[in-house]
Amino acid sequence: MLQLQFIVENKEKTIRGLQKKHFQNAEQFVEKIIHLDQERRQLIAQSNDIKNKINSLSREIGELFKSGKKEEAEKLKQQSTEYKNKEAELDKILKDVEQELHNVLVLLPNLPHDSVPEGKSAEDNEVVFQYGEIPSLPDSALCHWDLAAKYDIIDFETGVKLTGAGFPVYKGKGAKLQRALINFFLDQATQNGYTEIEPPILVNEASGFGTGQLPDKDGQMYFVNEDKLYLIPTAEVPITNIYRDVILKEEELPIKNCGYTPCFRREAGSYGKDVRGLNRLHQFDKVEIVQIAHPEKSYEVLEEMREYVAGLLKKLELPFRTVKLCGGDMSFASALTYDMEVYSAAQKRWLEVSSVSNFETFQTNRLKCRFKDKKGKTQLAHSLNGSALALPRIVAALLENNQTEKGIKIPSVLVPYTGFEWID
RNA sequence: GGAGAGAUGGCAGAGUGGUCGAAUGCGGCGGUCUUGAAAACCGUUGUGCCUUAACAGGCACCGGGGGUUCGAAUCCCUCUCUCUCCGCCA
Repeated sequence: MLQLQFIVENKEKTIRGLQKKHFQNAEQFVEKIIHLDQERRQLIAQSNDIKNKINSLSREIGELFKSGKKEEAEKLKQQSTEYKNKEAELDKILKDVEQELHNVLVLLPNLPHDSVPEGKSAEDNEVVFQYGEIPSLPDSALCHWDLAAKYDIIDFETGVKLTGAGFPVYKGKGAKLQRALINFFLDQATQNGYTEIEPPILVNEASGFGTGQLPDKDGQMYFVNEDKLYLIPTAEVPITNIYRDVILKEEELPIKNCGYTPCFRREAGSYGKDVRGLNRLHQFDKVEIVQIAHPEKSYEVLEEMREYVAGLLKKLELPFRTVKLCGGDMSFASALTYDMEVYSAAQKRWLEVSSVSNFETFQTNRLKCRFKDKKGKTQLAHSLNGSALALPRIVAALLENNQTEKGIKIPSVLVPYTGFEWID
């Protein structure tokens, strides 16, 4: 959530930022917020004034009772009641105004960083880095869903039977490959200074709100009605919410956490060829890295995280590119996002395998995650996260790019984890 | 699922209608002492909002919401959460 004070003090900047993100009617929204805020301040001033009067009257009445002057006290009581009625009226209006203000504020996406390119959709993203040879496979090369069937390692049909589409069953070497990747990613992260967290995979509403999934993505998360809990769409939610309502010490920053969890996404409304095989699932495994950083350091941290994720892909010997997302393609909460895309040789397309973002104060404002600076002032920290990595598309790319006549070659860094070199 | 207890400042823990934003202890910060540290002693120490250029002033917050009252941390209602015991159980 954007900070009200920032919007009021930086009206033009806010409007421009929202427009860059292709947020509709940015100007009207901002005008409305500024107007509501003015109204709010006025009401607060009036209400406080009356409360002040009531408070001093109460004190006087107390004194009068003590000294036995009951009649005078009764008089003041009446006066107090009048003030109270007036205050109740004001407070009702104030409550409505604040509610309205909150409702609007919550709809606004984060503002993009100055370096974010203009643009509407994925086509306008800026490729900032590319690595590796794009393999040329023979015409007989198979897509991963066919390879999965050929080697009997992923069973999509049984997943449909057990649960539904988008819930694959991994078998044999397929299952072991999942475990290997998870362990490899966690080991890499912890070797790079991240603390491993195993969080709950169901969270309450406050957590969903804290990282920005609610109310924006309500309907995209699975919800357990009986207990009012949400299945997490990413480990970012519980791991970042650890710092909800927390005031950190400046020297504790940056905080580096990582965690593996299954992720659950309803993906309501997305169908078609993009969802074939492992490309888009309702349940998948992911290792996430999360950092809480000092505002002055957060962009250095973002670069460090980007480098880290790139390093993982290099170790897995996958060709990839890094794109800086344009304003229109960025997520709701992000100020700057890099996507890492692995080239799938059989599908002949780039698959997003990681997304690394700086949220600046957008999440921490909701979370009330702050730190005390050297002057003893509390200020909002910055939060960042990235996938490191999401498994399904990595598996898809590994299967497709590494297919040979002999079988599928496992990258050497993974062999100690899988215990086998070939899927055959 | 049944029964009970509880929710107060960073933590522990007092406070059952008026000057309580809240005793006390611990912790934190500053100082005295010390070559330095520890101990001891002294002082200080919550958050948010509104007005203000600033000094300063005001308001709110004792789990959330509502009520009683001139006045609520304290009384009433309600919700949520936590703990204990029993039951069930990986």
